[in-house]
Amino acid sequence: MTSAPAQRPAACVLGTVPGTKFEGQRIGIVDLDSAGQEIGRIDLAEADLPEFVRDREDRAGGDSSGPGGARSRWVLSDTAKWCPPLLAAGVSLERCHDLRLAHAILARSELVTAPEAVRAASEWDAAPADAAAPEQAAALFDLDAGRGFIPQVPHDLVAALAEHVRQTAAIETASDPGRLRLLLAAESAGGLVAAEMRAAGVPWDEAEHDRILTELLGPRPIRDGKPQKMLSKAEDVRAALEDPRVNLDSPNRLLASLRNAGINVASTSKWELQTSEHPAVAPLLEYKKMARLLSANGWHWLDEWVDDGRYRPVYVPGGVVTGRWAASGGGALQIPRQLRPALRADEGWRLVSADVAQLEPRALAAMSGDRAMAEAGFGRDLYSGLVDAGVVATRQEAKIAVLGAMYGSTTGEAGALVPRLRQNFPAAMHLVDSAAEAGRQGGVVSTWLGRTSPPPGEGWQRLQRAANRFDATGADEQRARRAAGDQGRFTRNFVVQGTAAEWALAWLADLRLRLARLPEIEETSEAAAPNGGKDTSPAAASGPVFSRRAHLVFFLHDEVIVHAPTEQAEEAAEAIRAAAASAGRLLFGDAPVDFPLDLSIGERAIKD
DNA sequence: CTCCCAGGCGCG
DNA sequence: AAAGCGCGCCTGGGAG
Repeated sequence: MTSAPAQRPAACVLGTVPGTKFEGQRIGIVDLDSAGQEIGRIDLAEADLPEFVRDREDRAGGDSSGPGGARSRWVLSDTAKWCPPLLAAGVSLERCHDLRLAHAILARSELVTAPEAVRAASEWDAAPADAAAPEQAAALFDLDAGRGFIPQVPHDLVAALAEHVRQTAAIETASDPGRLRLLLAAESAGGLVAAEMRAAGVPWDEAEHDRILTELLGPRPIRDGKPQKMLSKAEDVRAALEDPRVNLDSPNRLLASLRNAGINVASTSKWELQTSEHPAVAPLLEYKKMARLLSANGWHWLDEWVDDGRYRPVYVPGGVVTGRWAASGGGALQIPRQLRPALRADEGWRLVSADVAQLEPRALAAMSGDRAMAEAGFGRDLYSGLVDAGVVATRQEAKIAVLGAMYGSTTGEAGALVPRLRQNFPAAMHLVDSAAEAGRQGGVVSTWLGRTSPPPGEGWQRLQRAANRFDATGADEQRARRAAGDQGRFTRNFVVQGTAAEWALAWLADLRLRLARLPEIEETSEAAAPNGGKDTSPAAASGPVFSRRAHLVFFLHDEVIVHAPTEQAEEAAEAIRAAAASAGRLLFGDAPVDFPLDLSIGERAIKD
């Protein structure tokens, strides 16, 4: 069946091949050399794939960074499809090229000078971010056996080979193939990380979660009623409003009741309520907070998303046009700070948490080559650096000014402060101002590594045309100007958010490999003998690949959490730091920008 | 009944 | 009804 290739293949393309009725699904693997020429072809039963992959990855062995030591890059349709069964069988891929994720980038990138062939292969367009019409979305996705979406791209070998040829050609003729290769490698590694984090799960202390809910809301109600503390808080609000029957969960009715009580607000939103001194406001805000906690992360959520001491959200790499990840179940991107104490390491393990301070402005300083801005943030809090440099008076002002610059604020305090940044950091501000101007004109912009923004839609174009007609009304012009401004703020932010996302992906990718090189720990004593060798330790819930080694469990834009055996926690922390330094060099070379981390090791993942 | 939208709020 | 970007999720309530 399998024969060792004469030379180590540079790439192995993986895909399904037709088998006979009785064989079940078969898998084909085509080995390619570095020139893309076929040097071997193998065909095996689906059930034999994990062993085959393990054998290949093991045989390459050792340090893969040295010459001749590189493991092959697996080329596959979609990490979300191929990885889960491999991980369940105890096998992970070191490197891959995810054709679906790569397609989404290449079909749009400004760096690609000959995009026609890739763009024409529309069967590869089913990325979540590109699901054009909502009515088609249901048909574009399969709800897999577990949870989460497997986009409907072709998974067969013939289609994978053809798409790989198209992508390779597009990359080779790109204006800067190196950057694009870096981006695609990072994006694909992100696909692997997402699949692996889902397999491992976040260690979650269900008892602590329940304790937090009970403390804040009262004991869990039988059936679907509201907990007692919430009911009594609601009574306080109704009493203060002198409206004993009002339904606080209905914004319309609540608004009417508030106005009857003489509270002059236009909506029931928090920021507006805060302006009122009325005695109903304080308990109402508390009630809203309780209601939010109950509906978003209450007992129902716990039942649905946490199992066996593991929280397994569905990540969607590349799900945001800027390159950030999205989530499609479980709310991985919105775990409230209130519940942070529920993230808890297994017995004998630690959580190593790290986040980057002010990632986006640092990415901006690096990509624009703004030495003054880089200097302001070097080795310290960037906002305090702005105060020290005399750009603004307080840290709070610095934050408002910097966010305002990246988001395109023109009014209020931010609007007043941004001109000072323009004066002090001309290179950085020129970069974002140019991006905004391109967007206002209807153009596209690209991140540092070449991810390109989507052009404005047909509706936007129509508004602009309407405003340019001879009979355009003032309202037409106002609408068009507003839409142009919106698009400008989008492209302004795109280059910064997208480049920050690239740094974060490079960080993740490098960290993942460093952690995978750590040795497996010895079996813990309880897990060793009694059960005939079967692993019964809590860490077994992380699955065969991760139960004995530090591994990533959480990622959120500029933050990672690693679950590590206690004796490996320091090494894991060092890996996180080394990966951050490495990501900075990989993207920005010797630019004088650093990406300092706030890092902590503990039983729980507590952020202040 | 289902579908869709807006309001509101959690995260970066 | 935030000013000022990017998301996902839950709820109520109207449309079909």
